[in-house]
Amino acid sequence: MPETIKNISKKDAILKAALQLFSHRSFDGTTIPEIARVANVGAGTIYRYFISKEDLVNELFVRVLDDFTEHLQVGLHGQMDTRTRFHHLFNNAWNYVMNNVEAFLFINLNDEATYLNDRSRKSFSRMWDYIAEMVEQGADKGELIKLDPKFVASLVYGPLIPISKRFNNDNRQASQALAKALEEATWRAISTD
Amino acid sequence: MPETIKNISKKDAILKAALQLFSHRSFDGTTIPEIARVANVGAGTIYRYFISKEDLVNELFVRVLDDFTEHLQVGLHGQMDTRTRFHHLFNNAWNYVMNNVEAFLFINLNDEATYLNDRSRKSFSRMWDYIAEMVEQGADKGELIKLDPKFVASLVYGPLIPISKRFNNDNRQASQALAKALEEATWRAISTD
Amino acid sequence: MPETIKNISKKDAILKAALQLFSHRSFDGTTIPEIARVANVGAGTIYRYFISKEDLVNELFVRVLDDFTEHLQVGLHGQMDTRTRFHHLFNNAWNYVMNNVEAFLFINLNDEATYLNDRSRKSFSRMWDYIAEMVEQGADKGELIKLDPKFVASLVYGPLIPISKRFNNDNRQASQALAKALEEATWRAISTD
Amino acid sequence: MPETIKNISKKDAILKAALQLFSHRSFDGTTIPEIARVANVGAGTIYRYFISKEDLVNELFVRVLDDFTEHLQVGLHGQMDTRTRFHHLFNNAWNYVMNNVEAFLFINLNDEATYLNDRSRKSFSRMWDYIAEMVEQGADKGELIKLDPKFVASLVYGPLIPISKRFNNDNRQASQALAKALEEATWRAISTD
DNA sequence: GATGAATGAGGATTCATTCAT
DNA sequence: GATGAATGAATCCTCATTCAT
Repeated sequence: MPETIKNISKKDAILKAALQLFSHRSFDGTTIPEIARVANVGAGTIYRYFISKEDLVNELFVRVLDDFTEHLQVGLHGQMDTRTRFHHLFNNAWNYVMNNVEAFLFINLNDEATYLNDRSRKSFSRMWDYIAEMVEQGADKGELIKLDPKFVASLVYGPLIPISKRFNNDNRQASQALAKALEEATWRAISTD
Repeated sequence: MPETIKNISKKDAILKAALQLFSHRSFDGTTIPEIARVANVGAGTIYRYFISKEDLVNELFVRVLDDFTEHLQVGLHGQMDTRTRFHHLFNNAWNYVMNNVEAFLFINLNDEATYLNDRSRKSFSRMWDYIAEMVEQGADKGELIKLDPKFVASLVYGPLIPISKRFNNDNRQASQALAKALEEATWRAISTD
Repeated sequence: MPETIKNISKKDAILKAALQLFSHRSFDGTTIPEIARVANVGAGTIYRYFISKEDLVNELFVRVLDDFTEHLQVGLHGQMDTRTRFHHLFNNAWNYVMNNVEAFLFINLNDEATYLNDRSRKSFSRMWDYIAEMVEQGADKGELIKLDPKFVASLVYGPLIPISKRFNNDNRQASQALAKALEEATWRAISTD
Repeated sequence: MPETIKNISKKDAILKAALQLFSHRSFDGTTIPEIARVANVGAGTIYRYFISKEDLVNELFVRVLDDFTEHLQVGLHGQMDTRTRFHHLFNNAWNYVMNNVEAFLFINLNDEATYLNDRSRKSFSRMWDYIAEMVEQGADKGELIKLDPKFVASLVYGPLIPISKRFNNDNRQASQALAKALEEATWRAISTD
């Protein structure tokens, strides 16, 4: 097998197709044959990699969340001052959302779903806790407002939801300008400046 | 028939049950018999009031959105200064969300759904446009930041999404304190003060 | 109630509507609400006159068959010679079919149906026996061919089936000419001339 | 898989079961699970071969009609004299009806049905036109009566309908005698001898 | 390993029948 | 008597899952 498009493993192709479909028609609105068709595999093949449809959505959820959480942390160190850390965190989130709109839609469509298992819920909490933790440390230093950290995190995370739904990052430059404006607005919202 | 809980018309009972179920299990994850059971009607009865399941979700969506949009406008007048108008708008939104968590979840779970018809989309746009319009007028007076108004609206609307998912308004007093804190944070985010 | 269109009893209106619908969409393809609508009565009203849908189709079948059988006998006497009796019988059948196409279609669509009860089957047999009997008497006199009388009756009755389906008696005169031609052809088929 | 009864393809088994059931209980009176049970397949399997129940009845109708029409033509050539051609045509029809009673019932139960599509109607017309054409050529030579050819065709085709319903070809010899008698009677009806 | 035909449980929807008004 | 809203059993059809190839 050459190292081209072909060597995307079938499992990855399935996960990719599932992400695309789940993010637009929801879990229950997407069928296994549809996923198989988009992934270019037989329907039965999906069951070679996943025990069930629920297993598939959970594995996908964990992958997406862990990937997102990892992205959030890129370039952050404990020694940075609060504003700088926020800058990195916010930009990491923004860039992830812009480059993985479907993944972000998928997260927000499913984060409360009944079919998520413990592992999925834990992955979601980890992401959320990570943001909250950063907020908390800033609050401890008196640089961020003192409220339930998850509440403050909502001020950072929340605006990205409608934005991910309604803004297409056609224009890279505009996107960077918007990113900067949003970062500043968010900082004003949560900082004690 | 006593004039109490009993004489809620069947149609309203169905819509209420549908809202409850759709907001927790999504449209495709909810079955008609389930809705019928929760609404305390026969499954066939649903089809006396709605042509199809899609028709039901659309009528529900329009009702919820129009209700929400109406709530947003309570007490606002053109003569108010921008800060006061924002205060009312924000509090109207907050109170609606706290008192109608399922409705708000339902909106955010379905606003991009493929089964929404034109009428539903229009109702959603109307709500969104209303917020954007208020933002625009504030920007014209130089009191709110000058960005795409829908982008700014995301700063107001967006945080309510994770909050509606993760905070239960058990404590009325706490809720009021949070509302005030969030209002101020949001104002800092979008104002040019 | 004036003696106009109004005093068609509801029962008759129901039977009329049922005949019209059953003859075009079959028993199982016709719904009670449809019959009610065509008959201009409430669906529940049908159950005031008929125990069930099966009861309705059976009562209709008996009425139609008995009416048809009666029509066949108009003007026939035992003293007539075979040719004359045949002439009357044939013309009675022809006229009935032309004036009651739906009734005749209804008969031929249902004569073997599993939902017919004994009374209905008996009414059908009576009609068929009547034709067969006439054939038998002609055969006894040596004027008609000697075969199983029901077989011979098929030569008389059978051609009317495709004719009822495919010829509309728009043209009364043409119809009379066809009637005469068909009568003669049928006579040649079954007579020993 | 042995090359016997087993390797009748599932599609054929479904068509066979459908023919059997449709000819006795009509299209609307037959359920998909019933067909599946008789065909010895799962209900869902039917939808692998047919888009819908209507699609099934139409494909069956076309197959039956085309098969019948083909049978009618066996052994006929243009050079034959009219009587000989009639002999073949009639016997082909008779044999088809006796050996495929259900198919013939099915035709006559459905030829005017609202659920038939254009292709089905065309197949039916083709059969009917074929008989009419033979009649017309005989009429042109002055050997058959001069009437609307479809009307004359009714004299040939029509008697087979009640016969197919009421005579079982238990007795092969009797059947042949009846065939001969019916052929002669029909010939007398339509010829100018 | 990969496939997709086959399955039947389950879903949306219809409709014969009932019954309160 | 007449109605039609209400019902839930039954229908068509879909789809997650299995398994023979």
